Amino acid sequence: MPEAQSPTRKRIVDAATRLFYAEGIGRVSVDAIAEKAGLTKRTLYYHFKSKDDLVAAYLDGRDQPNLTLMAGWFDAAEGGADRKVEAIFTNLARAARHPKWKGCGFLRTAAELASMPGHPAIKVGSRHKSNFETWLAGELSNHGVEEPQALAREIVLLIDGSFSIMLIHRNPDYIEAAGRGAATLVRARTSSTRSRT
Amino acid sequence: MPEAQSPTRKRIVDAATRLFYAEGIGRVSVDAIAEKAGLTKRTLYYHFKSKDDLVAAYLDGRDQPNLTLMAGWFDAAEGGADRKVEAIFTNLARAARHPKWKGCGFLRTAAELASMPGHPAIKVGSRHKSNFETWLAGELSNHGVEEPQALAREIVLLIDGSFSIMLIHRNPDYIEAAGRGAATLVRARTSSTRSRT
DNA sequence: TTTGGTATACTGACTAGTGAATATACACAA
DNA sequence: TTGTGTATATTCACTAGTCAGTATACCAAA
Repeated sequence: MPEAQSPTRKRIVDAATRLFYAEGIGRVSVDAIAEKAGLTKRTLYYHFKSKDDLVAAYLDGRDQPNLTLMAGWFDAAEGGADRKVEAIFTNLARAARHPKWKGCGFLRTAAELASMPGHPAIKVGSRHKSNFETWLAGELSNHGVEEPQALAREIVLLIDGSFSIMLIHRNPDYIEAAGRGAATLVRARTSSTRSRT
Repeated sequence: MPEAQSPTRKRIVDAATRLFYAEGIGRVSVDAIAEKAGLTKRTLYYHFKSKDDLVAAYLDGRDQPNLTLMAGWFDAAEGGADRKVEAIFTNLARAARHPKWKGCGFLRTAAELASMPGHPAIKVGSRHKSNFETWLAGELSNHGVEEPQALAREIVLLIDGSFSIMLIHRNPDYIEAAGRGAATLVRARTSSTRSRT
């Protein structure tokens, strides 16, 4: 029985994260991950019962870092809820200009595994996206926005739309456009007495 | 030199379309496509110079049918631009409830090939998405909406966000939510004298 | 007799996963 | 302190099958 917090296990997940994100699930072999982690395939299979398990572990490891990043962008932005929401998109557009950027690992994995809806990695992705939506709804609620849940969902749809369309057009202008749309939606649900700060 | 309109070629593309959409690019072998088309792999390679070429042909064949479907939904809907836009989402949600539905083939292919940004299939996808955005902007313009291009882009982002998030949550409520968001954005750009029909 | 199209059969590389042996570390008894 | 047992962790070599793409040959029609 391998330990859950083993440093070897961490090394494997780190290697898998880099390769899966860069190339996609199907294009990365277990051999390649083992080599990148500096150990043999047999050792990898001692710590994970299958490649599918490793894919789920990869996404599980991205849950908290991703949420923290987004929350950081939101918190750091000046202005009202509309500005803070738009800041998420501005920062996303900046990140997307980096040559190693390949979209959202959760969405790309779900797209690649679309024919296996019950796959453990997709469940991890679903939980992550729900966590983000819930966090955002809470922040919007704190800012006194009307219908924070419905609004959070619409913003999530614009974010994930940005991720997807970027992989098609490779043009960050789409992310900026999504940010303006999101800000419009926030203002549409902000009491008309204070639409800007 | 194979003919561009050969019936054999069409049979191959039809088989590829079914398999690629159902399983994804990487999970479908050229052998499987040849078998489904009822011919040998050598014949397939007479008509297409590589698997990548066949992937591009698959998406190219989906361009017009997809546009026609969306335009049909838009045209058939009663009411103003907000209602017509929302109808696209309502119909999309209905389609997404079908068990064989697996999202948008263009986006799924782009996600799977994210590490090969110049892939011919991604260029085909980019052209298709641009075609749709341009068509939608034209319709919105015809309906007297302000800033039809910016609005069309925001709606496209909500549509593609719907496609993506559906593959994660498998819950069509998200598509309906996107439709309500899109309608809100249309109304925000409709002269305040007539916000509904 | 040439040309377009099809078939059989093959190549070399790669795939996920496994069998069997071994190294390491620590607990406990003599 | 020394020896022995046991669980954890790791390696090498392998299986059985799949992959995209091709060499060669055939056949029918122009």
